[in-house]
Amino acid sequence: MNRMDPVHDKRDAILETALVLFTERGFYGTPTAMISREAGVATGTLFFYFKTKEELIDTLYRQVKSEAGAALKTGVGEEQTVKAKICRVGKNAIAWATANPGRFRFMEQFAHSPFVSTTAHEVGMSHFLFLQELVRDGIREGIIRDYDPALLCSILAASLAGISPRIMATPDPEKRELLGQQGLAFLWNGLAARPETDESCNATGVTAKRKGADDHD
Amino acid sequence: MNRMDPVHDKRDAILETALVLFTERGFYGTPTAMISREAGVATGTLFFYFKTKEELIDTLYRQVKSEAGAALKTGVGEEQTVKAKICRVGKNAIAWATANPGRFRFMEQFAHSPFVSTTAHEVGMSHFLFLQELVRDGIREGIIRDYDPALLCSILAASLAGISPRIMATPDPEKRELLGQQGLAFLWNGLAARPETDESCNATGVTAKRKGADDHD
Amino acid sequence: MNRMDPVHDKRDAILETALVLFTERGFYGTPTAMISREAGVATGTLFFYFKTKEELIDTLYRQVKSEAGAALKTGVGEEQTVKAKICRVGKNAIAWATANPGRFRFMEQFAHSPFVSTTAHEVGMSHFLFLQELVRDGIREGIIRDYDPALLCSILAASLAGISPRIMATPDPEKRELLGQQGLAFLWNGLAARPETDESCNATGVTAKRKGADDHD
Amino acid sequence: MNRMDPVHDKRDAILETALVLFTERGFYGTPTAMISREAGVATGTLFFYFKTKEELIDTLYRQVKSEAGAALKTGVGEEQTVKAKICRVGKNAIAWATANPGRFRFMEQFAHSPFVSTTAHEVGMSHFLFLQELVRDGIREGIIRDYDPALLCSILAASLAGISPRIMATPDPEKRELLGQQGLAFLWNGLAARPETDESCNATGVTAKRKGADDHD
DNA sequence: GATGAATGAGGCTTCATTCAT
DNA sequence: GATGAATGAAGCCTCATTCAT
Repeated sequence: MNRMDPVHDKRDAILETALVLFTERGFYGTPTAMISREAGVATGTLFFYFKTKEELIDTLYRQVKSEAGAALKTGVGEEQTVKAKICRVGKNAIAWATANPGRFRFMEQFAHSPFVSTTAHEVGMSHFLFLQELVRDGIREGIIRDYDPALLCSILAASLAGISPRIMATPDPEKRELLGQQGLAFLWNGLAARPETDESCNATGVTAKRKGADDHD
Repeated sequence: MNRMDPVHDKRDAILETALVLFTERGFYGTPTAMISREAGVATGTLFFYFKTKEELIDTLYRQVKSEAGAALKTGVGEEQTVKAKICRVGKNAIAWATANPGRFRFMEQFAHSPFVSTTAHEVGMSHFLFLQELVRDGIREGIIRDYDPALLCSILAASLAGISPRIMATPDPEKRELLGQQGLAFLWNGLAARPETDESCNATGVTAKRKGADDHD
Repeated sequence: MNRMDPVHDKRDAILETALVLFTERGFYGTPTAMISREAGVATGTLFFYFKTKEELIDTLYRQVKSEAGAALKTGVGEEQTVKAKICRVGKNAIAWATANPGRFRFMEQFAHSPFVSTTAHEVGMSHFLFLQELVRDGIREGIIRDYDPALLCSILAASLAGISPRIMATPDPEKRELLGQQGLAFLWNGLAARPETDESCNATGVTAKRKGADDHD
Repeated sequence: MNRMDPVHDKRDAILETALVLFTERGFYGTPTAMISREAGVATGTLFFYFKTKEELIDTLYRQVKSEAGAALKTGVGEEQTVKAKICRVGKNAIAWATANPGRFRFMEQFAHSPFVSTTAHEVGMSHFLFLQELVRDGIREGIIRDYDPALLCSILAASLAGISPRIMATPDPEKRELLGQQGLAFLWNGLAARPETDESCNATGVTAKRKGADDHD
């Protein structure tokens, strides 16, 4: 469906299957024979499209990183202020991770993996450099604290990665929404030169709601 | 307790060697034969002390997690306020990670690994529950925002893990110190019900310095 | 005959490429895919012309053996004496091997190879039976020792195969010529009923020159 | 029996089995699994003693070459003249090849094989350099023609390799003896500065007998 | 306690061959 | 005739684990 080119049927099946299995079982925990079997192709076919198992995961990594990078940028250009832009990125990140839990976990798991080539890591990184630019802009405008931009980005990325699993573990959609708002509020207040006591980074401009009295755990 | 026995020098050699190799090369990337060779013992010896390779990494994981948990708690009891306590934990975390990069990377790498048993993961987690208590205390006192405590802890943990590598990548000790202060300031401002524009969480009570003119990445 | 058809240019390209690759890399060291790639045809094309890889090398072997046999016989009919005929064969052998090192090495390499069918080996052998007849004639005439003709032929063949690489390893044409004369002299003296101290088997009837003072290895 | 060291039971079994199989079926025609099975050991055992299949054949090649070299030299020191020494080598060569047909064929087959390392080839070669010295001595003494010594050695080696299979193909011991004498006579006459019409290179100094009238084929 | 030779299941990859286009 | 994607059997080698010494 999402792959129109009928010529790459099997190649895509391999990629999609590998993504799931690698995430679930790790790189070494996933025999190539298992990938081909699950993908419904012969063992040799995998090696026709990817010279080695490493090349397979590398291709996968680049693809997922590129998709994620694109997802984060969605609609950012339409926002007017740096704050709105950064909030947009944060929301995009949470939305993408929530909608693509497999891809998100894959990215997390292989972010520092030696199975992925250095080049792929660099290329993958490049899709996220715009965030650092955004932070620099904010600092220049005086609305973000004058801290080391790379450090701020690291924290942002790490935090978003910490927020998402927590949200995904929550079944109730309303609670999910709330957790997302709280997470983003945390981040913006960490960044902001003039943090706001009561307002946060959410689409409606509404304050992040407090945890209700019915809150448990 | 019974592991303190100095007679166990071979056992210790195996553990220490395994820690390094697992971190550098991964679980599957490290044959048991390589561990025993590097540790200077025979292949059979490893299996005398650890029934399986999994038991070895499990033991290692529990040990490191326990060490890390203890490190985080150091001196927390002596602090008077919740804020001071949390700041203390943050500083401890950064200090420990910086001083034990191998152990820190090991922990990160195997935090969600299937090679480590579920029990070990749970036991490991337990060493960090006190932090959630601390956060709850802060919320109760009204100095921390009334957000989901588990979420806040997740973000804290993830952020600290994001800060540390950034610091370790910096050779200059002064810059390191600065980055640590900025990182902690970020976190406290994310947490705080009444964030402070200009003050942060540092031992001397001194404001986190802005990036000076002499300070460009 | 029907192989002369110029339409078979792909078939010829495959044969020529295979000859080179088989010689350089051996039978198992040369994938059919490599042959077709180097020959500029598709993998399937090779199997259109040759049912199996074995059939390919078999065809090649027959072709080369037949060429070599024909080369050895060149001009033999024009010689008058048995000695002259045998010398002619020897010169032809060395000349052919020197001019077709690839084909020569191919023949040597696959002379006893199991990849080539028994039939092909027998057919190949048949091109060289005339030499044994020549030897028998010489024995009958009393100019060749009355030794087992098959043994003499084996030695002749083996020796020529030993001489040729030595010559090919020598760049200087004069030295080459000299080595050829020395080799043939050796052989003739081994065969001859009345060996000659100072004369050998060369076109001009000239004595095989001793290694002159200017001639050190 | 011939391997006293009981520690190397399995290693020797592997070597001996590999020698036979490699000769019969070629290098690529012999799976390592077949070698271990026939040798009565586990697949892993082969790789415990030999890191790769190449290392196995390399070891084998060095061993056989060294044995063959030693066999050729047997008793040479006791002979007085160069002629006697060279004849001794010739007889030794034929005797060894006849007594060790497996080893002889192995040597022949892998003499120029790319599976054997260059180093092994060089080391193997070194065991036969004494023959070239012998030839030089003969030339210096004037009893061997002043031809290129390396060429003469090449022919000698190639010829001996041509003689042996012929002898091995002959079941009758008397005929074998005769063929051996004829072959050596051929070689000596090829070498000799003053070839002898009627005498050859044999232990008793007796002339090489002519083929009897009962000779067939 | 300690050793290291021995095991064999299982992993990655190659490659001759087929067949739908 | 010609193509090249697809197949799957089979090969080399690794490595956790055992056990006799």
